[in-house]
Amino acid sequence: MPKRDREATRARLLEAARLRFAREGYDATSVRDIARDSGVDATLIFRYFGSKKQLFDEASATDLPAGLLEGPQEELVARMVRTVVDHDWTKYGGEHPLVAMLRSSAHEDARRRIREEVCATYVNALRDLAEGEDAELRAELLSAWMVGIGILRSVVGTPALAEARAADLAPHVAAVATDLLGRPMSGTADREGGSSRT
Amino acid sequence: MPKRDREATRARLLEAARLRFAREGYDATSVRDIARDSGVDATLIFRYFGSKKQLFDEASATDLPAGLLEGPQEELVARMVRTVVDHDWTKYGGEHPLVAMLRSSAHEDARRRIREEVCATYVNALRDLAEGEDAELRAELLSAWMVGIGILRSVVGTPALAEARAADLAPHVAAVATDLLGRPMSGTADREGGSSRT
DNA sequence: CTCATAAGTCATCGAACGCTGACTTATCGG
DNA sequence: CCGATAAGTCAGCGTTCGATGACTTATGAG
Repeated sequence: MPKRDREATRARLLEAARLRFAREGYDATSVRDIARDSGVDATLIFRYFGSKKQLFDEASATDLPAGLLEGPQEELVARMVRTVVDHDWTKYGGEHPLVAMLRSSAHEDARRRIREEVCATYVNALRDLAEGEDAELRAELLSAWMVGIGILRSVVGTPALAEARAADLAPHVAAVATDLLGRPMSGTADREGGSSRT
Repeated sequence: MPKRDREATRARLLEAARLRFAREGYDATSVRDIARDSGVDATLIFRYFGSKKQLFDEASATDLPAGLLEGPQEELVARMVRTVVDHDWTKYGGEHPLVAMLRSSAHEDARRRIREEVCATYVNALRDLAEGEDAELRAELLSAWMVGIGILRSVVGTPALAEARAADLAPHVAAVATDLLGRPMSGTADREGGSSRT
């Protein structure tokens, strides 16, 4: 393992950038911050990524957890909640990347990115499940709930949600999803048990 | 009306600051931007408010629309949706101030502000309505939905929600709220009619 | 071992940032 | 009309920002 490793250095910059951009947002993050965090000279950011903007684009490319769309359909919503609530997002400062990226939502590029991700991952999958006329709207309403839960949990830090595990939310989520989608939805997705509601 | 009017100048600065901070977030907004927008010398910001930070604090003091907590309890949720969806928030760039303030959520002060506002306005009012054990959690879940709807509408710009009026959401909201709170909730709050769902 | 090349460093640029203190000018009671 | 005072202007401070180009040093093929 050579001490001078282009790919390794690039990776360290990307990792530090992901964390900074998630925690502080695009504008409050300086390239010098990222360089300091990763122990890399700031100049290399421009050598490897071209500009701060391009580094942001590459760093905020989310790799959503696999398996979300796999498994029983009636457990889809439960899996989504687990993705938002229980998944380990330390790479993004402990928040769901979509939630973290809202901090940079002054920039149209970031907004477009969020929109594409929300539609591709949540709305589209839920629309396929929805019965009846305004399936799109109801899919978006359920997606809005997922996003809102993530925000109140990690950004706003509302007392009960901040401490809740996915298992605590499961029964409520199942009931609402069943009602909103017009077909029975399961609250529990096979997983090691979290704490249950009191 | 004197051409030199301290209070009027202060008010113009506040107005411009509110818009800029809402649209671009705290970090992307410079005091020179605000001064240019309001046609006021930038120096006066420090004379009148002390610092950019204090201007932000004062500018982001939300005056939530009166009448939210007044009226029939079973229409509370419907009124909240109208506040998020139909209310005229042009003063804050067209978004609910809580949603806009998420753009500055890298700063703990702003987060605390959002938390206080969300709890005081939404969670507390909803908790009083909730029946049963984990009333707090269910109140927060419903609050999360309100916030999520605002975000998907104006920040993310998801297709159906972006065009929706409160009346389109009313039936869905009523059903979910009834289910989540454990008591019947009305979807319609007496208002001039918007478009109805297809 | 040599040395071309790639990886990493350094000095610095011009612009923009928040903020300050000294200055100019309009306003209005006397 | 006059002068004290408040409102508004101006030049510029120290710092930080994103970004550039010339430089140094480690690496590995020959």
